[in-house]
Amino acid sequence: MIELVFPDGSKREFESGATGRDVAASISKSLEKRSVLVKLDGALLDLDRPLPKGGAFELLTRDSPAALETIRHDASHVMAEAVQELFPGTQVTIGPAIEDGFYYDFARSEPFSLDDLPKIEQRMREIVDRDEKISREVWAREAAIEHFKSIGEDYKAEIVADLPEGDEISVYRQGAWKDLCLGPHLPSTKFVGKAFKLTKLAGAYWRGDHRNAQLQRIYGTAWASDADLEAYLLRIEEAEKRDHRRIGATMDLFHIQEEGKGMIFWHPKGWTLYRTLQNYVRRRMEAEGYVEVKTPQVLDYSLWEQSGHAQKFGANMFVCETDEGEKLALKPMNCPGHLQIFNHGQRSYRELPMRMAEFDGLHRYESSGSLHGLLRVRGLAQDDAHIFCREDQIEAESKAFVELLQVIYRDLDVELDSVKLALRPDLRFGDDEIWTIAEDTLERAANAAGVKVERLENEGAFYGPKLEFHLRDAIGRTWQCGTLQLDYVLPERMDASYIAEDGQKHRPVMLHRAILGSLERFLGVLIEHYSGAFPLWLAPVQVVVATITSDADEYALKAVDVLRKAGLRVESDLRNEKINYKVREHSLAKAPVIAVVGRREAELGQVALRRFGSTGQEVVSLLEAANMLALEAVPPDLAVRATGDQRSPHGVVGAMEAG
RNA sequence: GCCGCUUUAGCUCAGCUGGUAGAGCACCUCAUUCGUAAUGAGGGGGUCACAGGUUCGAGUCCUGUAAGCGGCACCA
Repeated sequence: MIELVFPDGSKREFESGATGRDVAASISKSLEKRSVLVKLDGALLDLDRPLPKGGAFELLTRDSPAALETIRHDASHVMAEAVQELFPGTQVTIGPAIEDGFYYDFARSEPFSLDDLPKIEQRMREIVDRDEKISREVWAREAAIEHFKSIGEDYKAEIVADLPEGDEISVYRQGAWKDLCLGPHLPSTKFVGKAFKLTKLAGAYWRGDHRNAQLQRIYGTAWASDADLEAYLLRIEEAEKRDHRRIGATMDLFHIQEEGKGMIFWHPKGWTLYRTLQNYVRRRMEAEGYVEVKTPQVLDYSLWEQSGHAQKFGANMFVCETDEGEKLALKPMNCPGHLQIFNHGQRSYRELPMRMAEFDGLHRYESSGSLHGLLRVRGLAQDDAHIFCREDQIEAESKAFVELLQVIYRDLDVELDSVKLALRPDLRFGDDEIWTIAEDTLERAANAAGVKVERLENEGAFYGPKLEFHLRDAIGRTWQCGTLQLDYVLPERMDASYIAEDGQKHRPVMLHRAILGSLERFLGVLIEHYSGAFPLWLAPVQVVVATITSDADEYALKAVDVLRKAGLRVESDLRNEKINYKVREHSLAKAPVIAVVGRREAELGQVALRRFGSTGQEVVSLLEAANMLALEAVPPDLAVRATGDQRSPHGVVGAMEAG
């Protein structure tokens, strides 16, 4: 007998060997009909699988949020069956559920074309209509390998062969079709429903390794209802409208052209945005005791060999040779440069921790296929800094960093998607004992700052583990922005030292850290996050002074002048157009404030302010507007001082500096 | 780098089975001076990504190259 505990807390005993369906049937016929899965002690099981033990028990219907992942997984199987019916000879490999949908990787010599997708969808709908029963079988390992080999499914045979000894080999039969799969699955194909759509074709390597064969991946999305599917498609469409590349073009922020792929041409407005953000972070860092430096763009290749970057990333560096036979490289990062400054002269323990920052441009030869708007580029700048410190300072410095990062992300209104702790990679310097200490220290510091981390095996840098801070773009892709990397190796390789209390030379530890990461990437995410409607302090153009008739031209120019002198970024629109036209145009351009002036305002020395997103007007005197808007436009790090009591004289000056 | 797709005016896109290029917006000119989301008329603008090929004839068909897009791999 097994004892099941139901969600309402009641308990009942069942014969061992009872299935979820038996339990459902014992409660009511309709519940049996509606149930699709079982949740036992948190794990999902097939409805028709004998319950292996007692425990917390729940029957899931198709509408249950927990069933959605299984609907998607089953959709991938239905797709695989459809593909094998339509394209005999295609091998199946793996096909999991993913966020918002599913994919399946196929091996086939002939490529799929986009025209195939509707045909596959059609066949999928037929398979759903056939209502094929899905059942689980457990096979012997050798028999499974033999079977899959005999039907030409070499990839499946390989998967079986690689399953750990002792694992059950489960095969799911779905009508006449079958697939090796861990499960669970729905009782039959009709439960998959028809709220799915195949969305894209892609290449993907077998087992994620580029040395392996390339498979063809078909992606799809699947939902419990048509309404959910439509809502999802609409969400994607909306998200595409805020794509930073599109907004970058319409707001005239930047462009990229053929001759400089992966390189950004920042236009005046985009560069204003860039500088505003950069100045903000710079101030935040200065307030935390960072000092800023500037190191050379081009350095001798031998320095990169000494640092170890040449060995690991040489293929990704821009290298040139001079007529005199020197081999030089464009810097892909600042750390070796910073070590040169640290090493210049003798350092004392009294100088530690030394927090050395730099915003200079970096160049990395990223593979052509990885380039992506502002989010992955070849020419970039980081809010980069290296903290040289003693081992006993690592934790406090790391914690302070994570706290600073949280302050900055809060000011910028971005939300962290996840924080990952990337652990030792195969290719690495340094011994394992140090790696263990380093990994644990980072995790402790992050936890101390109130951040939960997700451990990622094998993803660390070659010189140390790292904390990665991931942000999410408009359509749900995540991008690493902030990073904190602990490094015992580079100080060793570059022979950095300081004199400690004991009068002896000691090796400092180095923390590589960035909060925005690449300014380019961060701006890409930020543009999408705000959909171009930046808060006043960040907006490239903060106020547009628009005239109603040419009578007000002279006054409008005076208003522009007054607002600019208050530190605001102002443009004028004196064109011979109707005010409706101007309001529409600047609203579409997401100008935070439109200051309308007509004959009335000119006579009374006023402006009529219209805020983005509102249709109301606020008529105030020009001076009042200048003071009020200047105060509102103060960057968040200066706002406390500007509105606060003491040390406030820098408030408004700060706002001007940010312009 | 790999797989698939795309590339026509500044932008968004139309152009059927090959017959010598079109719209809207933007831009320029003129008229209009109009109080909070598009005033009207006129005008200029294209080596149809680039290089080959097939053809009497190529934006259209074929091949190659480049860039872009979607993934994969990579990401100090």
